[in-house]
Amino acid sequence: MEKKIFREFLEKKGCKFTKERAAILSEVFSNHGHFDPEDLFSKIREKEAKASRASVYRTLQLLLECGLVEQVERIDKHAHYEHTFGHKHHDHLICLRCGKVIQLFSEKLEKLQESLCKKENFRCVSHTLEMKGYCEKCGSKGRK
Amino acid sequence: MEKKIFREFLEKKGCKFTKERAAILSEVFSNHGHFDPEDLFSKIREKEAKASRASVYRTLQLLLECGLVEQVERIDKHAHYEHTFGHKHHDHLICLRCGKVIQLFSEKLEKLQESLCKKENFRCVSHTLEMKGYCEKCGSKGRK
DNA sequence: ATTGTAATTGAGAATCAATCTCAACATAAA
DNA sequence: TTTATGTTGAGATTGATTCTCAATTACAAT
Repeated sequence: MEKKIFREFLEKKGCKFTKERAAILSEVFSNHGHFDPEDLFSKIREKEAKASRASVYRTLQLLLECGLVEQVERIDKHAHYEHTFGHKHHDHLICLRCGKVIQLFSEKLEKLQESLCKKENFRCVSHTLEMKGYCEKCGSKGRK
Repeated sequence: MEKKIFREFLEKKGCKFTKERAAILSEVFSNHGHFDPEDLFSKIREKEAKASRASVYRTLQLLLECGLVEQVERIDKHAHYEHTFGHKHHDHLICLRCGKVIQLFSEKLEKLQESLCKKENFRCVSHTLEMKGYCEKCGSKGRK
């Protein structure tokens, strides 16, 4: 399914659906957590189907472009991603102590955001809400 | 005022309020836009009061820790900051075409976020809402 | 003032994610 | 098959950020 979407996107763009891109796509959709490019690269390296680091970065860019993947805010400083096809948009609560990420969705929140954009005549194409703090388990233990 | 806060924070931490830190602090509060470490460094370099790049980065870290400065989401990939003392919290609309940043505050939104955190027993210490899209001027012109 | 000591500084080196280069390779249409 | 165009990977490059460490400074105690 995501394969079809990606293939069509590439076609429309005059690009090719190569085996490297296929391998990267399938790895991206092979599980549901967040990942970073280096993760992705090394997981791909372990399999028969290989791709270079450069291709991983390039393909990630394409996946962002066609909306199959979104960039997620970072606890540390490098980029994190998650695939989004088949998932509803959601926001994140990020625990500063244990790194746990809680996903969250609120229809009310989405609506409110929309209306705020409208007020500014801003055409929103994506948004990120990230709340950092302490999760239930870590909450009582205070700060880092 | 922010000077007092910073000084007390440093003291509590067993650190010193040096002239370099003072220079950096005052530069950070000398105007109200976003900035990045390199900006800050070069502006400081132009003045009599100097500080090294290393000190800029180190001091920025301290300013984050004590809450005088917040990290803002990035359009490109490097870190941006803004000082926050004396400002209400606000969110950002970021134009993907011209880079314009519109600040935004909604009491309703804040309240809603709070209640979502409470539902998850999450103690939120900071949050960032960033909506990316096209501003009024750029909106009609479509995508990059 | 002087001294002791622990924090701080700056210049440049080091790190590290991300991007770029470019020659060799694939793919599809003519 | 030829041609044109897109793609690949290894390694080099970039560029922001962090680290190193000897020299310096601030501050409290003499």
